[in-house]
Amino acid sequence: MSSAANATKPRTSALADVIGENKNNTQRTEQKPAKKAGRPRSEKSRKAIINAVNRMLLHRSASELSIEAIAKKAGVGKTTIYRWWPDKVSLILEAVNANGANVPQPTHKPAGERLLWQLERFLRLLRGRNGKVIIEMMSQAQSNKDALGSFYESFMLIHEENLAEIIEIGKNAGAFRTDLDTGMAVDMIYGGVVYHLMSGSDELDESFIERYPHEALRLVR
Amino acid sequence: MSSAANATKPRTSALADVIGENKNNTQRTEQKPAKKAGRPRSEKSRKAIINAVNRMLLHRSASELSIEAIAKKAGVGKTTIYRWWPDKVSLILEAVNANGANVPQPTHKPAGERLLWQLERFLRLLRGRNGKVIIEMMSQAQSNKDALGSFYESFMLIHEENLAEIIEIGKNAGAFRTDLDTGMAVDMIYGGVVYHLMSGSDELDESFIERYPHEALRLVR
Amino acid sequence: MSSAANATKPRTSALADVIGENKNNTQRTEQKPAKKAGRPRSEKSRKAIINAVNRMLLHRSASELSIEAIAKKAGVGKTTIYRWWPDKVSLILEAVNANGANVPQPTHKPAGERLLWQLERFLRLLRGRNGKVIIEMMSQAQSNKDALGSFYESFMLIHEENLAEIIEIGKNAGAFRTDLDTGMAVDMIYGGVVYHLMSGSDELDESFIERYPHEALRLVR
Amino acid sequence: MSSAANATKPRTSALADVIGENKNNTQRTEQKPAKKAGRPRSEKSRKAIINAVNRMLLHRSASELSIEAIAKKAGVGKTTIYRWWPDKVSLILEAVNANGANVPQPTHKPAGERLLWQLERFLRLLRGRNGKVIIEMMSQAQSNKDALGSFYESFMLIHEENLAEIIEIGKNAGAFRTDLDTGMAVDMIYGGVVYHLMSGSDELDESFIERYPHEALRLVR
DNA sequence: GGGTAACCGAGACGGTACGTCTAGTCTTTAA
DNA sequence: TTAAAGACTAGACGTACCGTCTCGGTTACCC
Repeated sequence: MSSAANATKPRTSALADVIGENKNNTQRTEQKPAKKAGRPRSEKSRKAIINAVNRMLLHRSASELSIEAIAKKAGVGKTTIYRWWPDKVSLILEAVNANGANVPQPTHKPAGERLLWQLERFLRLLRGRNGKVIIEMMSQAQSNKDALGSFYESFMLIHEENLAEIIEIGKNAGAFRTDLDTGMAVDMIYGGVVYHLMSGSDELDESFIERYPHEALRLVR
Repeated sequence: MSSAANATKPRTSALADVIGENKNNTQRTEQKPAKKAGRPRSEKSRKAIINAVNRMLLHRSASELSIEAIAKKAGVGKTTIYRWWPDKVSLILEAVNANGANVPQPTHKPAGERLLWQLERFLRLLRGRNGKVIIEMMSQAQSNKDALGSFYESFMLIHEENLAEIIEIGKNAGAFRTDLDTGMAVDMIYGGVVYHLMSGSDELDESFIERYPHEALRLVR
Repeated sequence: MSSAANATKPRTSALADVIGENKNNTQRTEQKPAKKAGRPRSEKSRKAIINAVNRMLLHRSASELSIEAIAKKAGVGKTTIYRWWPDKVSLILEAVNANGANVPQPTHKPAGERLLWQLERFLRLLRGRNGKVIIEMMSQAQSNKDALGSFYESFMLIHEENLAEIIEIGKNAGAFRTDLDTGMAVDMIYGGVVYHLMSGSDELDESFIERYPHEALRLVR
Repeated sequence: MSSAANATKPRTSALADVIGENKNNTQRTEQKPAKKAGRPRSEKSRKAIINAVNRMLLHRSASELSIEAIAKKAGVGKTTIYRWWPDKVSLILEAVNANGANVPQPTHKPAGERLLWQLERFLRLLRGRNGKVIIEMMSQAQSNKDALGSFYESFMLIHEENLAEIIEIGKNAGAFRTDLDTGMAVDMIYGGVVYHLMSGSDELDESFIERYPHEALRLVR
């Protein structure tokens, strides 16, 4: 699925549809096939690359992976990687989120509960090694405008939008403080997690994951 | 002052005393001189290096600086840099903070005001190009345990300690919520700023700087 | 002895009197003391340096020794070495020959026997690890006019002179071929040994040492 | 020709076929092409490197060339040099011998004449700047087992074999002394030239070149 | 079913920067 | 003074990757 999508628009963000929140990715299959001439993208290579990245991440940190080493490990030419991913950040994010499922939001619940649910989902994404890997990706992206945009759009944007929407609803419903600056609240809530991971802890510990959403909820009330 | 301190203890964190919050650095002058044998550290070279970094940061981002280029620009051997700074992070942090003044805290004020004061000071540090530079340093440090520790100790630690102390005082005085988790509050407050800078904005805009402290204050009340 | 001589004329070839053929080095002790002002040369350091070189030569080849490493091993400043030896070649030659004795020539014997005696002495000097070390010195000296001169004068010159004299005597006495080119003969005879050592063998084997002088003798007859 | 050979067997002694005595290099063209995968070696780069070395040798001595400088002069990446030559010795030898022609031996002549011819050819190789350059290569190779082997095999071996063969033939034919030790004779004859060059003279002078072969011939008779 | 277009692997290419090493000089204090 | 210590400029070393390129070959479509 992801591969077909990529094949039709190579070199653009291949991540949006991987993260899972992309709501309209079903439309794509309805599009005119527009089968391009030439040899189609090798699904085998794609999997080999993703697998290589995931296997390598077990032993080394994300910043220690080199495109060269990934290519060798995957038994693949470097060009094949460069053809399909614009940078290491995109590749690793796709690998890490390869099996991230898309869970629909409980839109019918009150804002408070939705906020808790949203944060729990976010924290679950950053559980275990994933947290450090994604923080490293966000960090690496800091020195590269393109990569930063690609990281933000494919990973953070949807979370930010969801959270902002929930906060607005809460404010309108009188459940949250009305003098709250939504943007700053989003920064603080996600920033708290990001900063915690950047400050040295290799993983989010369970007590943090459990208590953080409630602490965030108190912030907005 | 900073140079003298460095000369007596090379290769240890040369940054702690640069940031300015180091309260006991006056003791050092009372220590026995203990002039070491051999040629003393060249103050001229040290300044040339710091200046070169600062001049170069005007044109390129921190991650685009190479030790090699700094050495050439400063007219200095690479070894001289490696002798005194363990990594690029430490060097650039020292350069960026070279003229950071040490301002004593207003310990007599109520907790709320102190929190505002503390955050304003923090935000002032991250004003202009400094913000992006320091975020880049924090990011680069993510892929290097040593650099991360060095960054944290020399830059964030003192801020975290100060803020935590203020929050505790506020909680004890009944000015802040007593059910507040101090650690998480610190993460959120500083994390909000860090995340804001990492999300794309090249600089902190004035309205953010002005409003953020009050938003943070509301978080703890 | 060598140290006293060196102290009076630092930076000149400190080797001539070490090799042993220097016949008039006894006169030096009769010279007026002429105590120079300032701190006298440290005999302790000199010995430490020589010992360090000899100890290090047991583990690594001559070309792997660096002035820096020698200074560190000897617990001595680099300048102390540079002050007393013009280059690594001189230093190592002195270390290797530190206990080389000066044996008087048997001037009364016929030319053939003197030639054998002279060559046996030369080969004995190059026995064991010494051979490779001296060849390495000769090799290193190739890329440095000064070092080459210093090596030649302190090591080869006296051997060449002795051999040339013997050949001339032999020619005059009718014992050797009169159409022999003395210079070329010297080149061939010493060159044969040098080339043999340069061609790969780590040491001169005993059979070579035993047979070479006779082979050389046949060359000149 | 040399380049084609190199392309099919990279990283092995690239010198053997350059010196010119390699008798069976014609077979290579009969081999199945067996085109290797990947981008083929750039003949342009190879030539640029060889030319750069030769141009630089006009101004400085072989030991003053650095791989770095050669790469820069040739407009080539350092890795390209390291990819094809194991060390500086091999590279410079190939450069120096790049236009060394392969002259067939006059096998039908008597041993004495063949010895003269062989030596004249050898001396002609060492004429002019080549002599010093090759001596420097031989010297540099002394501190490196690999380089020594590579130098010996690519440069000296064939000469030694030819000379030894000639001497054996001469001994069997009764033209040379039968009590002659062939190995030692070879050492002396080539060693005489090598030692002469190592003893200081920058070039072989014409009179040496003219007279040396006859002197060597007398040695074996 | 023959073109042809896009893919694939392999691997060489010009580069940049790394962190280490050594050379030889310079600048201190101690003896 | 000189010794000893050790910082200094300078620059080569060999390695690792970068992102690009150039091969010979492989699919699948489309005509």
